[in-house]
Amino acid sequence: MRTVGEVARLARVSVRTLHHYDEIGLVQPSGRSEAGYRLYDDRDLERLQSVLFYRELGFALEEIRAIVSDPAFDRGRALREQRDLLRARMQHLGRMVEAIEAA
Amino acid sequence: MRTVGEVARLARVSVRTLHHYDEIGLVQPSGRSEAGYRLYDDRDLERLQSVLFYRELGFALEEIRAIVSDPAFDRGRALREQRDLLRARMQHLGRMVEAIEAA
DNA sequence: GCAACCATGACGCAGCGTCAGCGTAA
DNA sequence: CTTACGCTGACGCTGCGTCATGGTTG
Repeated sequence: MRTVGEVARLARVSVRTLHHYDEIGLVQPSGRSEAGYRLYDDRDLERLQSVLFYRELGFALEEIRAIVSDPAFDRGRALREQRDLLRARMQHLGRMVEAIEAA
Repeated sequence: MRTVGEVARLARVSVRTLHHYDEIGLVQPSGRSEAGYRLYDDRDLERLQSVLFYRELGFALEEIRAIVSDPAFDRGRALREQRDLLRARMQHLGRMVEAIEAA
């Protein structure tokens, strides 16, 4: 069982981020010390890793929640949709760059 | 002198957007009717157009304020920097897409 | 008198950063 | 005792969307 500070260092995220994920129920520590300190076990850490993985891919936290919470979730489809979304954003940025070049 | 609704239609933005630009001092109507209605003249409209132009290029409103307010502002430099920033974002998105492909 | 338009708040959204004020651990 | 760390609020940021409540115009 690790405290927030330890988990934060291990996962390279801020303590505030862990607080936030706890608040929105995305990654909640499975335990608390008698003083109320958040205590994360190995499974909590694994869940956090999954969350961070999808976060790197640009998913919104709300979507990540669905992905990592529902075992029957179609991750392949989500990944393809996310890829398309990112490509659309890239094209948008590309058009903006062109507009700047024109200006 | 035009009212917000007219200006909104002409510039294809929402009335709320005009309210917002007024609030933050980005585009303020040069006049008000006796009832307190915002009244925009031609110069206000031109300023709005400039603002919308830079907004399309992805500039933040705060930067746009600097660009359109200071006549001695180095627009060329700002444009180049903005282009580089957008390109960096594109590359970031590109890496995310690659990460998804890998997953 | 009614429809259409205007005004000023003020909350909501995404994802935390950043205090503030105060208890806990070693 | 001190220092480092933990906790719970709660505001700030970006750019408006979206009511809510109430006056104004034609």
